[in-house]
Amino acid sequence: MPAVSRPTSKDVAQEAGVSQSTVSLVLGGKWTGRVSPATARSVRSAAARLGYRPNQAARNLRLGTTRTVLLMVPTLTAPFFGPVYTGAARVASRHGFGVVVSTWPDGTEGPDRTGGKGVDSPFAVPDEAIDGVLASSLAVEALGEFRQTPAVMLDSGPAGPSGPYSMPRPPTVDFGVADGMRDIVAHLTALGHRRIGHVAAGVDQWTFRARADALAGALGRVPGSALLRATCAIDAGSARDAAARLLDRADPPTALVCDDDLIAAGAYKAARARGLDIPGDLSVTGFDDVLLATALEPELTTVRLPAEELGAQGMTALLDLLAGRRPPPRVLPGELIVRGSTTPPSSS
Amino acid sequence: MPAVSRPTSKDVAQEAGVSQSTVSLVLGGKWTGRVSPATARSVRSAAARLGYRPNQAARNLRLGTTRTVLLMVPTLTAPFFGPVYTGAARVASRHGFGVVVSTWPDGTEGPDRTGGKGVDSPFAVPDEAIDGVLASSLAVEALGEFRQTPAVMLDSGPAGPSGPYSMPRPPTVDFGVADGMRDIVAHLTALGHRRIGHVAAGVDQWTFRARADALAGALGRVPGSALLRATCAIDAGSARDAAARLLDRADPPTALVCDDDLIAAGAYKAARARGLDIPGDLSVTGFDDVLLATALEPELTTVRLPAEELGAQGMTALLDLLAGRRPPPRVLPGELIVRGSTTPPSSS
DNA sequence: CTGAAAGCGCTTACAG
DNA sequence: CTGAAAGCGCTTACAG
Repeated sequence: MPAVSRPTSKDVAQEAGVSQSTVSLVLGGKWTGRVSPATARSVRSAAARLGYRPNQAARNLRLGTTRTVLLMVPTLTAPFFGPVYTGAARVASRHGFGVVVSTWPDGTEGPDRTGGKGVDSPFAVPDEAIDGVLASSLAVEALGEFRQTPAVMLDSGPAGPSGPYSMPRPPTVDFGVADGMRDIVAHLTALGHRRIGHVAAGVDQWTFRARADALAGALGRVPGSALLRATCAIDAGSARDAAARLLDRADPPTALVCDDDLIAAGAYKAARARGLDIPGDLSVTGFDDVLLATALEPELTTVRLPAEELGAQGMTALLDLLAGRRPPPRVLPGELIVRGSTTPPSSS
Repeated sequence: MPAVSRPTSKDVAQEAGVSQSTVSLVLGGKWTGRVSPATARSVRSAAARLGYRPNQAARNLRLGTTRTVLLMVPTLTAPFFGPVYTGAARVASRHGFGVVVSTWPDGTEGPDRTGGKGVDSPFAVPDEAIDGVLASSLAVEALGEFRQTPAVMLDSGPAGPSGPYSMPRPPTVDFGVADGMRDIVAHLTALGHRRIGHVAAGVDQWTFRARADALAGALGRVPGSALLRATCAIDAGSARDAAARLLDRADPPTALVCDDDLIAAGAYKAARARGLDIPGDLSVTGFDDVLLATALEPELTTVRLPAEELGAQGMTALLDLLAGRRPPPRVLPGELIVRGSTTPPSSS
């Protein structure tokens, strides 16, 4: 007997000695000027007494909403998106919303009701109706069939021109990746590094373009500095090979700036294969600060990006949007975490 | 205009020239013997033509269900639960179900609509109604207020006695962890290892008890073998300290069997701090095969547990249960993945 | 074999 | 300031 039977608004009405409409008005917060304060109070206490919770299915049916939001991400395998989902789901659940997730481009991995990372698991876009969408680390074009649905763009860069659609540009929530990269450059150059290798993610996302630009820009302002670049996929093996290309040069860098923590793990492999000590012979930095960063030896100097906060703020913005408000763009700052993978170069 | 307006069963009825009841019967699969095959066919084609999808809110209201399942896990921070969630959510979504997750014990971390791992994020058990629960890596007692709700136990061991509740013991889906551990022992002893250290997770979960028992049992059958044990929390720092205790003994082990991959990362740290080469001076094994296993250097020999499959099979079992069937217990085998962290001992 | 009708629990005009 | 009524889109007895 899963609760003898949940109380309904009719039960509350009876308990309070009013009509169902009054209960709905009061509990829906639309009573001011329409219901007397005394009546409102008694409705509230009756509801509390009975432990009343509105039936969402009935609300949804009546209102034509689904209380379901779609989170679109480029991949389920990166450890970064789990927290984003968690943050989004947390604030969603507080407002009676559910979150389903899908990957884009479609079919590559496919969507689900998830925060999954872990393993690829293809399935199609949710056929259920969606009230809004949160797109993370994707371009506006990814909205596709949802281009008319209220949406918030996460980690996809500040708003560009309104684009080919007639809708206003969606609100944005981003990380301050440029500042984070500048912090890394400041840290490394303060240590004395001048020849810096960039093990760059060969992925067409705003965040990686911003990281590359910020790195080049910041280093360009350091006299006598040099920037070498190798590109890789976001996996340890590909990153190892890219790092190796840099390390095998006649004039190898003394520090490797990696586009994320997993890439840094690949750089560690390349260094070790060459008998190079980190940080003695080579400094390495990551980006994101996922679990891996402290599992590595030495622990990784990296920039912490508040991924869960991104999801939470994004959902808050989307809820605002659904409520008819126009949330302002937000930027969440990253934080440089200095650990054991960076020291002054041995011979500068 | 998010779809000028979705077609309803009434639209399908009109298109097919029948009543709404007939549409419902046919599409609900309850028509045999009640509707002529020809009519059924025309209803189906009308539905397809219109792209009809039933409104879940209406179904739920009518049926009194929520199509929501609760996934309970002990923690959101372990990388293991993301895939479990993903697998569960994937099969759930194919059946129009959503998944919300909560942690148990309650309050420690708290629940959400998630697959999140990442970061702790406390919130209370979902106040929405739940049709069924999936409890992973937890004891039956964790069901608490949901003890009357249809449930499936994941990774919590084979069914014990029916317990204090009047309900029959829930169906189970487990990993073959004992076999996995036996594979590790067979692998290490075949390499020549006899003194083996167990860096054990000091966590009261069936899976860790089973791992410890299987290790002790398998090693007990190897003449001349010795088993040393140190216990730790599941984080790299605590694991490093526990491994250090084993390595600093007068008679240190030649191989460290770690209860999971993150613990193995801690063992790597302890080894490195002592100038011990892995696998030259010390072999190390993990368990789970999460992303970290291949990010480590050398890559980790471990047992792959199909976490996503656990979630998927668990959800399948729960759906069976909700449909009135009684799913049999299932056991998903693990697979030993030999990588670079294990070799014969240098001096046996 | 098929249809008309009730009702799940809400919200919101519409009357008073 | 308050209530009676309609209706969201389904499913399922109940009649025929």
